[in-house]
Amino acid sequence: MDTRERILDTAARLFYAQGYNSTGINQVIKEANVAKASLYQHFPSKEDLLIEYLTVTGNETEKSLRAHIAKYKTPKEKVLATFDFLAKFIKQTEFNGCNFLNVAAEVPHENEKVRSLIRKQKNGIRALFAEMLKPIHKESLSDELYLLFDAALITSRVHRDLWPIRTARKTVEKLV
Amino acid sequence: MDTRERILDTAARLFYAQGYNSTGINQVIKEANVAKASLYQHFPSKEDLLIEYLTVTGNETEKSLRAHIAKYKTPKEKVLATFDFLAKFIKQTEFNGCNFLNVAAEVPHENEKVRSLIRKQKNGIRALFAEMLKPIHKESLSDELYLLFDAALITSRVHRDLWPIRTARKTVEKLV
Amino acid sequence: MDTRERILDTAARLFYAQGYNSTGINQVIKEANVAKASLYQHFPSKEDLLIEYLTVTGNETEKSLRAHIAKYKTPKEKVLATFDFLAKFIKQTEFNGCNFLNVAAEVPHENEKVRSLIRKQKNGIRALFAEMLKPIHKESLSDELYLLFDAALITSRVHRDLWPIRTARKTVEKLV
Amino acid sequence: MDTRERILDTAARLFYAQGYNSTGINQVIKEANVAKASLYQHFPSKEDLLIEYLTVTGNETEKSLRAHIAKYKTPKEKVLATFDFLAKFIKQTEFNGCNFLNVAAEVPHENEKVRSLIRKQKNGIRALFAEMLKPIHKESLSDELYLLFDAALITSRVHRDLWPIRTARKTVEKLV
DNA sequence: CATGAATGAGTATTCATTCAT
DNA sequence: AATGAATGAATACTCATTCAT
Repeated sequence: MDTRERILDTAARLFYAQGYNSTGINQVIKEANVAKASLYQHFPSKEDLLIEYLTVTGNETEKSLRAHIAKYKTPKEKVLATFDFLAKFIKQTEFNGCNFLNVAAEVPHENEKVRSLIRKQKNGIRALFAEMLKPIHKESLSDELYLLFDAALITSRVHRDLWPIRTARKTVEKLV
Repeated sequence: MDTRERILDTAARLFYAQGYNSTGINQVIKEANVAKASLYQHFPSKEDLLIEYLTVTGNETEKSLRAHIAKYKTPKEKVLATFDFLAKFIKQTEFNGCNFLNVAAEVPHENEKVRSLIRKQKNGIRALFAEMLKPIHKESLSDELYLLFDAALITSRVHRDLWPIRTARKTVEKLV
Repeated sequence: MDTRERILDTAARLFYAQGYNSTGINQVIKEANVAKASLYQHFPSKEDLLIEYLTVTGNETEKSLRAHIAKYKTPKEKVLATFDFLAKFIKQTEFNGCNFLNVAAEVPHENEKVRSLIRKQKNGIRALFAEMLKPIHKESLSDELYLLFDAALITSRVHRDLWPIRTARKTVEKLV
Repeated sequence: MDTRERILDTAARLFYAQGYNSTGINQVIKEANVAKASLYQHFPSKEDLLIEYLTVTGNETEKSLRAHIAKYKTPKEKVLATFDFLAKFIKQTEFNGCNFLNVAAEVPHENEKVRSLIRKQKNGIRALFAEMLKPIHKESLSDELYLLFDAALITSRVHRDLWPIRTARKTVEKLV
C-alpha cells in the first residue's frame, strides 16, 4: 500500500473510532508509519485529510448500499433492505455512529466546506430513497424515510442497542 | 448573578455554540469574568462542568416541553405540540442541534458517566411520549415518535433548515 | 484537640509522609478539618507552619532520644543505645528518612531561616554525643559518631533496609 | 551544542542548584533557549529528563572518581583519595550536596523507577570500595566506608562546611 | 519525494494567599 | 476567632504546522 493510502486509511480508522478532534496528527503518522512531512506533502492540512476521509467513505458507503439493495426487486423490499443494511453496519463491534454526523458535531458551524460535504452525502441518501420509490410513485415519502434512517443511526449509538433500528423498520413498513 | 451561575451560564452558551472540546477553560473564565481558580473551586474539572451543564439544560428543556404540551388536551394534539415546540426551538438563530446529541458525538465512548446522562435524558423523552399516548392505548408508538423527534433535531441542524421538522410532523400525523 | 494543634499534627504527618512541597495547604486544611483562613490565622504562611513543624518534632525527637539513653549507664552503652533508638525508628512502616534532611533537600538554599533550624537540630545531636563521651574523655569522637548517625538515617532510607544501621553500629563499636 | 544537549545541560544545572520540584519546565526551556515542544520531543516527560540527568551525571561522577583513584597505588591510598576527591567536589562554590540523595528526598517513595536508579548508583560506590579493598582482603569494610562517604556528602551540605569531610577521612584512616 | 527536529500558541489543572463576611 | 469564595501566577503537557536537509 502506498504512503498516501496508508495515511488515509489510518486517519479514517482513527477519526471514526476516536473522533476528529481527539485524533492528533502524531498518532496518525505513527500508526501509518510515515514521516510527518510526508503527511503534509499529501494533505496540506488536517482539514484536507478530513475532507478526503469524508469524500472517500461517503462514496464507499453509497456504493455498497447500492450494491446491497440491487439484490432486491420491489421498491418496498429495497427500502426495507436499506434498514437491514443499517442493522448489519450497526452490529459491528466498532460501531460508533455515523461518521458524517459525528464530524458535524465536532467542526465549528462556520466551516462551510466540511458542512456542505456532509449535507451533500445526506442528500445522496435522500435521492437514493426517492429513486427507489419512484416506480410506485411514492417519492414524497423519501424524506420521511431519510429521517428514520438518520434517526436509527444516531439513536442506536446513544442507546448502544439495536432496538432503534427495529423501531425505524417498523415505522417504514407502515409508511411504504 | 453569582460566580457559580455566571460560570455555568457562560459554559452552557459556549459548549452549545462551539462544542465541548472546542471550548477552552480559558475562554469560559474570560467571558464569565472570573479567575481560573474560581472556576475550579466550583467545578473540580471541565467534565464536572459539562455534567452540570447537561443536567441543568436537560431539566429545563423537559420542564418547558411539559409546560408547552400541558396546554393541549387530546393525546394527538399533545404529540403534535411536541413537534411544534421543536420547531420553535429550531427557529432560534443560535440553533445548533441537540446539546445532548452534540456532546454524545464529542466524548469518547469510554466516558460512561456522560453517556449514561445522555441516555437518561433521552429515556425521559421516550417516557414522556409513552405518557402522552397512554390514554389512547398507543404506548407502543412512543419509540417511533422518539426516533422522529431526534431525527428532526439532528437533520434540521445538518441541513440548516426547517423542512425536517415538517417532514417528521407529517409522519407523526400518519402514525398517531 | 484544639484547632492549632490539629493543623500542626496534620501538617507534620503529611510533610513527613509526602514531603513539604508535595503537600498542599488544601490537603492540610481538609484532613485537619479546619477552614482555610483559620490556618492562616495560626500560621501566617506555609513556611511558618514548616518552621513550627521542625521545631516541635526536633524537640520531641531529642527528648525521647535522651529518655532512651538515660536507661543506660556507661558512655559506650549510651552511644550504642543511640543507634538502637535509630533502628527502632527506622523499623516503623511509615519510615521516610530524617525529617530534617528531607526538608533540607526541598527548600532553596537561600532559605537561611529554615536551614539554620536544621543545622541547629543537628548540632544538638553532635552536642549530645559529646555529652555522652565526656566522662571517658572521648569528646573528639562526637562528630565521627554524628556522621555515622546521619549516614545510617539517610542510607537506610535509600536502600529501604536495615543493614546501614547495623553497619554504622559496627563502626561505632570499633571507634568507642 | 545541539538542542538535546542544551536541554539536558540546563536541566542538570537547575535540578542540582534548585532541586527537581522547584525547577519548572518553563525555566528549563527559557534558559536552554528552546521551544517547549522541543523539550518534549526529546524528553517525553519531566521525569524522563530527571532520569536522563541522573544516569548521565552518575556515569560521569563514577568515571572521574575512578580516574582520580587510578593515580594511587595502595588500597589505603586509593580509599583516602576517594575522600579527597569528595573534598574537591565539595569545595565548588555551587556545591549543593549529592544530586542522588537530593532527588531521593524529593520524589515520592512510590516512584520505584527513580529510586532504583539512585540505589543502583549508590551500589556502584559500594562495589567500588569493595574493589579497592580486595587486594588487602578487607572487603568487609566497604559498606562502612560507603556510609562515611554519604555522610560526608550530606552533612557538609547541611553545615555548609568542609569539617565533615575531614571527620570522615579521620574515621576512614582508623578503619583501614 | 521523504525525513524529523523545531516551533508558538494552546490545553486542563494546582498553587499559596487574601479578603469580605 | 472562624469562615469559604475569589484570586493571579504557576504547573506539566499537547497541538497542528513549518522548514532545513
